[in-house]
Amino acid sequence: MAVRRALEATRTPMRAQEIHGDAARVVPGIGLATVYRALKSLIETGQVVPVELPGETPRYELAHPHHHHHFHCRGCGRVFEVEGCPGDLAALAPAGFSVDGHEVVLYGRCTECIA
Amino acid sequence: MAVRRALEATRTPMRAQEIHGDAARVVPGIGLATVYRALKSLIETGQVVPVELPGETPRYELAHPHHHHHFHCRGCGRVFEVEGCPGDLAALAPAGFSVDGHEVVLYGRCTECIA
DNA sequence: CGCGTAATGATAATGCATTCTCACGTAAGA
DNA sequence: TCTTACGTGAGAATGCATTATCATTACGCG
Repeated sequence: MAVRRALEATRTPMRAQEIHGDAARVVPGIGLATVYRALKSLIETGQVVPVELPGETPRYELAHPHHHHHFHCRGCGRVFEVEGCPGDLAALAPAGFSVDGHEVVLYGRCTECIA
Repeated sequence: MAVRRALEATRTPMRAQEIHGDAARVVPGIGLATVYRALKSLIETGQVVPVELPGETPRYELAHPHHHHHFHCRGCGRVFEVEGCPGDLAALAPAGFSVDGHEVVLYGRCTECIA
């Protein structure tokens, strides 16, 4: 499927629109509806996961086995994966709260946008 | 202003709808438009800051001088403030990237929802 | 006491991502 | 070759938060 190939090519979380644009380069005339249909089934089969950042429309990336977070470039707006994760986040929560997950988003500029 | 008072009362980030509901208890018949107008001016004067969590509609909280993050309860959906912050997040970014900010969101259950 | 200005409430309009509709084309099967 | 069922593209429809519109109201001030 062209949608899957587009995601594999960039290896970075993409918006539905961007996926549509990339997929259209491979399959001209592909409809946006088809992209959403494909994403839906890829998500259901666990091959793709949605990535939501604060104040942004959802993006989609290939499913990964390992825990990771994201970096959002203020210059180009692209999102990159970030390996690693600060441990001990649960300790920050107020007493009596149970923590079962977390999200970390870094903001700044990627190498290209610093130049 | 009733909007400001509603935010002061709960001290927790609220959605526009929730603020409207609370404010209506003080000023019956207040319109949603007025809430948005008030929020807009409060934000412009720096008294209120918008809080955006992944996949959620924006919330608004009173401006704070100190750095903090948020805890999102999976039970009641409420958002709480979290003091403190794991340092050294910039080290996680790929080489050559500059980090100038970050967001951390904890997920779990608040004391009330654990019971 | 009367007018003008600015704020207000109700509601319509907007913007946007996502989903639905549906006629059409295609490919597999008989 | 004919039939049938499914996937597709195009565009309309939906849902939702936010913003604009606009007639009305209240208040300040002359």
